[in-house]
Amino acid sequence: MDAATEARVPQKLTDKGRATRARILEHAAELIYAKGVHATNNEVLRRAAGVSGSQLNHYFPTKESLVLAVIEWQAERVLTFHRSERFTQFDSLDSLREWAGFYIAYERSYQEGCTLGSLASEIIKTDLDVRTELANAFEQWRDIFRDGLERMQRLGRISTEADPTQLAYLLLSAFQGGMLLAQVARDIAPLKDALRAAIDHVQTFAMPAAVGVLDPFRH
Amino acid sequence: MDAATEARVPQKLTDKGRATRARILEHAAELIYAKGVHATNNEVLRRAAGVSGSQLNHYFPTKESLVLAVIEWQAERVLTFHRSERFTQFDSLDSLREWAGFYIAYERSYQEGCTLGSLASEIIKTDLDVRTELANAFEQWRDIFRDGLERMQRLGRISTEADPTQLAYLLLSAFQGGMLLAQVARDIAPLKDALRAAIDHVQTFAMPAAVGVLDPFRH
DNA sequence: ATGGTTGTGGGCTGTCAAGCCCAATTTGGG
DNA sequence: CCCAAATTGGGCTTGACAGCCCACAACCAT
Repeated sequence: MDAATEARVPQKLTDKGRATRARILEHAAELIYAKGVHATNNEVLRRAAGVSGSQLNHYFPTKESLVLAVIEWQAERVLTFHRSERFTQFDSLDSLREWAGFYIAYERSYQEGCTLGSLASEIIKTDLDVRTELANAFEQWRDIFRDGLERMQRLGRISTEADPTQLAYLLLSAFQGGMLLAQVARDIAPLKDALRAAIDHVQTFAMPAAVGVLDPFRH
Repeated sequence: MDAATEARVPQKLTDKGRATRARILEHAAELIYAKGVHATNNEVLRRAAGVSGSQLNHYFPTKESLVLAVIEWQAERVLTFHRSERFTQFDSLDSLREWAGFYIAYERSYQEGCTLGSLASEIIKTDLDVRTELANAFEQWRDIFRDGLERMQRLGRISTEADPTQLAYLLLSAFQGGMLLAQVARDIAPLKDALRAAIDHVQTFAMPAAVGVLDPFRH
């Protein structure tokens, strides 16, 4: 898989070629996020990226290779974002609330949904062979939360009785499901409530010492 | 919208016609659930339902009208299922666990996802005008949970401090998100953990009197 | 400078699905 | 029994998109 999409990039392309490929990829990601995979056809992408038809065939021989590259690009983006300093590796309840606050304030949450989840849902039933790549990305995403929760346990911020895997899946599921409901309703409320409740649940495992600090945020 | 899909059914069709239309609809719903909207084309549906091409045009003039009818059909199904005796209007924590148990045991959860959520995700970004119908269905679904939670409050089973709307969105989001993650991973674990944690959160609002009865099920 | 390699441009074709039409058959009321 | 409306069958056309090809231009190493 990587051989068809990644391995070629660093070796055979010059700076200009790589820039062109990156431009196509970014426009493809944006178009797919805004309009969906199906609506992102050859001509639309060509006009958006300012390239000609054969370039798409050159850098992305098939649509499947393009979609796969977009998945990798979006996965890279969302994982990098979650690993950024801003969330301090999710080592506190505050960082979780900061995270939720970002997506609740983000306009496109209830317009286009999750950059990875929407894409996954749209194509998971098609014959495009991208499931493994998506599964990998979601596993890493879960691990970010799980690692954070385990760190909270080691720091004595939440009880060791909490199940980090289970809570990580709750956070990620509430996020994905809330995004879908918000998108369908064109209203951020479902996402806001789901994330709020999910993080409140993590907070029920907060240790007595930490509760004193964090309690003002409860309701 | 109803005028194009529903209003015609009870008036102008005979028994045989209605049976044919129902057969097309059921096969369309099954095919769309299993293979997706895009893969469910004219010919495949014609062969599956054992009807000829012009019948599709007769009962469902456009693909949009077919998809809309399938959405209504699936919404009806899932809402009826949730309103069935089995879950006693979700008036207890046990009924929530019974509900989660059903989908965790259901083979197709991690193969095809949610009958309504998968469909919604697949087509929400296309030009098909089905968003309102979907939003309506999800609102009713949320209301089933919310009404149940409010009933639990009136029965003194959970605290009046709980926010039924928020908890309803948590349950529905955890379900939808968990379904997506399970489908992508081809593993029921994400759904199981997300639902488990979501219901555990509802349980944190259980009233002292009720806790004595329900505590054996905690962990 | 020059030839070969790499990148670029636009046009072309095969495929596939949606929507439509006309002819044949069946049904149901009078 | 007959007529009109409803239902059925299969084929056909149009439109859209993915993948491909050939001619041209730019770059770079020798």
